[in-house]
Amino acid sequence: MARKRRPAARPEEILDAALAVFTEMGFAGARVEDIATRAGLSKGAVYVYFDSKHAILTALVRRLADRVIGAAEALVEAGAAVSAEQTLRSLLGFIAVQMSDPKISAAPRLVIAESQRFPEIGAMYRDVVLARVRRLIARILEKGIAQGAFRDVAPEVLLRLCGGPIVAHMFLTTVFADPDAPGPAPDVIAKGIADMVLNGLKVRQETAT
Amino acid sequence: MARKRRPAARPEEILDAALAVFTEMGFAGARVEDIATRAGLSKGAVYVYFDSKHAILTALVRRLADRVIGAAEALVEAGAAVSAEQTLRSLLGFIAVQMSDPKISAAPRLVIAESQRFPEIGAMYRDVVLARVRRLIARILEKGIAQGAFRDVAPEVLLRLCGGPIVAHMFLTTVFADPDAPGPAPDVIAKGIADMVLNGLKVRQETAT
Amino acid sequence: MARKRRPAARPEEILDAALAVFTEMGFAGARVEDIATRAGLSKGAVYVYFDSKHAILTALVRRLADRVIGAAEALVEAGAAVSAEQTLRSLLGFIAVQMSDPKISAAPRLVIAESQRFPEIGAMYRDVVLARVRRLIARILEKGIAQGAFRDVAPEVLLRLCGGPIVAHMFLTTVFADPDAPGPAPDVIAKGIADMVLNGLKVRQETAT
Amino acid sequence: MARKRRPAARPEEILDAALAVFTEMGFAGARVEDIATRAGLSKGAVYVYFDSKHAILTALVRRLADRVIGAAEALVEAGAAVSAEQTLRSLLGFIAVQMSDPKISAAPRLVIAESQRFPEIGAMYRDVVLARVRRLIARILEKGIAQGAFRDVAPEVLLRLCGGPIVAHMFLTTVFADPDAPGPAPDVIAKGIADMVLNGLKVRQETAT
DNA sequence: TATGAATGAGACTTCATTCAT
DNA sequence: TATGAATGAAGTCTCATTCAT
Repeated sequence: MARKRRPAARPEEILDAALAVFTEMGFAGARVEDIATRAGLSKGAVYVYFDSKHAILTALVRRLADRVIGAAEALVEAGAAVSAEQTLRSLLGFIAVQMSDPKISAAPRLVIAESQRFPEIGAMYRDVVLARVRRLIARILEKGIAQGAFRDVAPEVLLRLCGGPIVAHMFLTTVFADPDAPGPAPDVIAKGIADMVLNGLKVRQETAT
Repeated sequence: MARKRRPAARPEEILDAALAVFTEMGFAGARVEDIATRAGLSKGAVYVYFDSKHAILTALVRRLADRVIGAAEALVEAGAAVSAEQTLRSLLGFIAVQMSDPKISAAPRLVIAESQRFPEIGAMYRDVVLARVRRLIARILEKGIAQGAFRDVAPEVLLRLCGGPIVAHMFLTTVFADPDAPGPAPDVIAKGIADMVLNGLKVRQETAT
Repeated sequence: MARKRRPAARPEEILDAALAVFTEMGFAGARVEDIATRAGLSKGAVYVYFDSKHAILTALVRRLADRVIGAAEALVEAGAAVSAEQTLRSLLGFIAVQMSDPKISAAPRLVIAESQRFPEIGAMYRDVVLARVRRLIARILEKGIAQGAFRDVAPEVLLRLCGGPIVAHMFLTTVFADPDAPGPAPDVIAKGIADMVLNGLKVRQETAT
Repeated sequence: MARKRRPAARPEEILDAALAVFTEMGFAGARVEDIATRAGLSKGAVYVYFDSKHAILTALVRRLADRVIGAAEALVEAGAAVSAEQTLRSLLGFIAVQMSDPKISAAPRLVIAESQRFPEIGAMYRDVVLARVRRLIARILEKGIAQGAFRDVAPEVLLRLCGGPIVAHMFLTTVFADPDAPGPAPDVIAKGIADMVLNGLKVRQETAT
């Protein structure tokens, strides 16, 4: 086997390979050798960069989540000027589209799958990812309430109401996807969710936009 | 070694034991011997009742889900007389409370965790469990629309909007539970979710109840 | 492979096999599979009886040492009636002959070889084996002094003076054996050692037997 | 990274590092990288100076033993004028003190530990070290007999009687050291051993000094 | 000479599963 | 039905050694 030399890129390559393998076989079903092969390395080389298979998972989840959350934060930041409703719609749409990409939704799925066995990974996700999402939701909510646009609901409820449908959609289109009946497109769903989150299910005569 | 149990009860006992063990260590981390021991049997005896470790998981999920869905169906059935809104509130509350029990929420968590490796279990859950939930949601929605109480939203959207927050809550209180910051009680959350699902986030002058 | 059934004898068989393999390849060089094969078992079966390769070593050393020390103690016990000199001669001869058997001397050699890496095994040998040898030497010495037959030397010195030459002989005939120049027979050496331990190297006119 | 060392000193530095690492972790437990790091080199550089990990061990043992034996030979040489007894006492004392230094006794311990797996190292030690010790003992014995001071014992017996107690003492204070019960000082033991080797254990009326 | 990334053989250990009893 | 000893296939991780730079 050729001995190449691209030290700087290696960890990223390994993580890319790991994402593919974990997505295909799950964490437990994935073999380090599979990851190594897909990264164009030998088994041992993987251990030069990561201490254990588990460390690969942790790094992978962290990287995947960080990208999406970082972008989401930027998006909310950028929405400072517009209405809270508009910001919420943007955020919901962005996350929904992101989470429809199996390469990205792999992160929470892996975390959920493995955190029974390795509780630290659940804790990491909670502290690194969810905490930031919580902050985002809380900020938008506060602003909306201050503007008189939103009802004064509990942030924890809004978190569940915004995040839940997206997560549910993600599961329904990955884990529980029916090959015969493909679900609706993510942006359609995102709009539907946003409309309902904002307006609710009940019929009424709208007195405000 | 008191061996006074009726053999007929064995499979149930094994499933009870499996639930406990899977919940504690995850599917991959659970050993058949652990299950056997907890069921008061020897390893080999388990194989008299189940073909494989995997068959245990499938049977367990089926049983857990069946119980909850069956009850939910009964509840909706019973709600034929009342308003669609009331039925939906009841359903949401029931599922939220059920899913707050780790022994029950173990089913979807296990399915999500394992279906990457064993897609059949995801398919089974979709066909056996989710299909019934879809039917329930669709029925309530149709009725609500017919009564002029609900807006005409897509059932797939409502499914995500109703199921998602509950699933999210479940994950937040199991997988991502922060021991230092216990979340809100399930019935509080259920009411909050129901209020928001029905009324939305936006402030408005109510013109109808 | 045939599945036999002799549970009771298995641990002993594994230990016998382990002795052979450890003697041939050293502890580090021995593979559990080698031991298993020689014991007529599969690799996995070994782990039914021992927790680890290391546990095999510990059990083996304990067993080997226990046999010899037990016999030595019986011998000293039996020598209660005879003179201390006679008892010491018997003991020296017995140990020398025993230690000339590579199957038996394997124990201290393995302990010495591995205790750098696994200090507990050195501690175990010290507490289980050497402590008993110390007691034996101390008892004989006390008796000899009481009888007026022995000089009043420190037990620790006598321990070294009696045990050392035997250990040295063992090493010279195992680890450092020269295939071209076989050393003297163990009983000849034992007698020589005993004579010298008792009489010393210096020429003198004997005034007592 | 001060790299001011003269390349010529490298092998010595590597051996010094190897001694420390082997002493701490044993040969099998030592990693070449550990040795390299302690020597202030990279793993690969070690292989510039030594063909293999094993070659390091061999060179190390050779060096350690050579130093001690060389000094011992000089000591015996210097004792040409004095009595055989005095020479023997000096030699015993010198070796006992040397062997009480774990850095020096590491050599025989490593040889004993590894020669099961690598018989050549045992052979090397026998031919390079033990042969010289044998010659030393034989020379002193011959002289003592010629002077009428020593009894006519077999050199092989004397070798064991002189070397054995010292080796035993070495093991008792290294491998089998009880942290709670430190043994006697080496010079005390050396004198005790010399006294006994020369005078024996039996009580007698001394008729000569 | 020196580096250190990469290799690749191999070892221990774990279990799901089988089967003689 | 039940046992539990036994199997055997895997899998993670380690490390001596090599080699391009």
